[in-house]
Amino acid sequence: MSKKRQQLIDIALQLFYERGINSVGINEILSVSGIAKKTLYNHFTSKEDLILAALEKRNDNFITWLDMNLKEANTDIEVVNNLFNGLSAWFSNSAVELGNFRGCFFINTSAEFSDPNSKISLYCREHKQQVRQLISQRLSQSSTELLDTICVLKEGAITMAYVNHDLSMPPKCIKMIEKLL
Amino acid sequence: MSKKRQQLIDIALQLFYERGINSVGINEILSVSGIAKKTLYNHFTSKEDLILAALEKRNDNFITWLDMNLKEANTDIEVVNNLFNGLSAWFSNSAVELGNFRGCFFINTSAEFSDPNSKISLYCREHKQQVRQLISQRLSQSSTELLDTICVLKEGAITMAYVNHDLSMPPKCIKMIEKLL
DNA sequence: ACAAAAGTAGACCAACCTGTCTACACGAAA
DNA sequence: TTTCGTGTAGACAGGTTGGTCTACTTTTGT
Repeated sequence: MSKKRQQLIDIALQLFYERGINSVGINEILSVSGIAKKTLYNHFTSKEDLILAALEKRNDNFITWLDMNLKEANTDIEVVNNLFNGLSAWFSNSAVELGNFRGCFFINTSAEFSDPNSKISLYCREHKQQVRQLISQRLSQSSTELLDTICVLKEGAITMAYVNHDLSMPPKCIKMIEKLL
Repeated sequence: MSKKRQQLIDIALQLFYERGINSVGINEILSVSGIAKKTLYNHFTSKEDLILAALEKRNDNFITWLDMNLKEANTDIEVVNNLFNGLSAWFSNSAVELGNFRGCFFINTSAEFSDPNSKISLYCREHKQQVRQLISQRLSQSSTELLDTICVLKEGAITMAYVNHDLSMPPKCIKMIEKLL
């Protein structure tokens, strides 16, 4: 893929995640990257097209990071531990690959785009599905129950970390799941 | 309070919640309400001022609705049941007071405003605190553990309902808490 | 060496944004 | 009756938005 295209996606993703998609204009992405407007519209048909590319990039980063965290786990309880300890690291900006924590990019983006059938909203939903599937693959049980529990606690922990500024949930979630097992 | 002011807040809240704050301009609020621009700026110093008033109104509506749901509960398990059954009703648009479900207005608004120390972000955090306190008051135990569990599951259920379109979490959350008690 | 592809800067467009201001209408209280 | 508060309509300012386009330069493959 073109180097300029990559640069545009990287910078767009960073700015979009830091400040929210609707708060970042095309012109800012251009001036920060030092790339010409014509070049951008050579690679992307519209801002929406660039947003989708940024979402895909973030999805790649996140799935890669999560996989790296989970692949060493041999038991279900280790999967849970690694997942929620990973979240703790992310919340406290110790997960370099994910950048400075400002909530979940896909939750935030869903909040900005109200049409639930837009490509953007659909992609956010698909990301959550991919994460769920990855966790599912790492669990020995194929029980939906455990998977649901992990996922709902994960979303809750992310939301509380961002909105409430309460970073303490991940270890508490681990204890809850331990009790439930 | 002035009738025009009330109308402005009501219509602003409805549009903001339906489509996101940054996607709704002052002029649209004016044309929908049929109120003059001068009148708006007579009551509010800026758009931010109107946003804060809309957040307060939503907080009132939500706290009132939640209190109505919880006040009949006599045991902790009833509190949990009423809370999550209430969420189910909200998700499926059966809670008239809360309007058509488009996620949590405060989570969505936090996602749009990136400065965590802005009045808007701070108000969103305070709303979550108020909800937590209300639930806490209705519980017989003063255990932080149960309260944390309820809150994190609540946030997870709301997020999954909006982003994943998975409305099935509330009853599952009830079962989880029952097991943990 | 040369042609095609991909880059550059930036003017320009129409639409939109928040916010100000003027000029005027109306009803109620003094 | 007059004055005051509250409302109206809408022009206007100054800035931003996403997107198009022209004219020119650089890079790259054959």
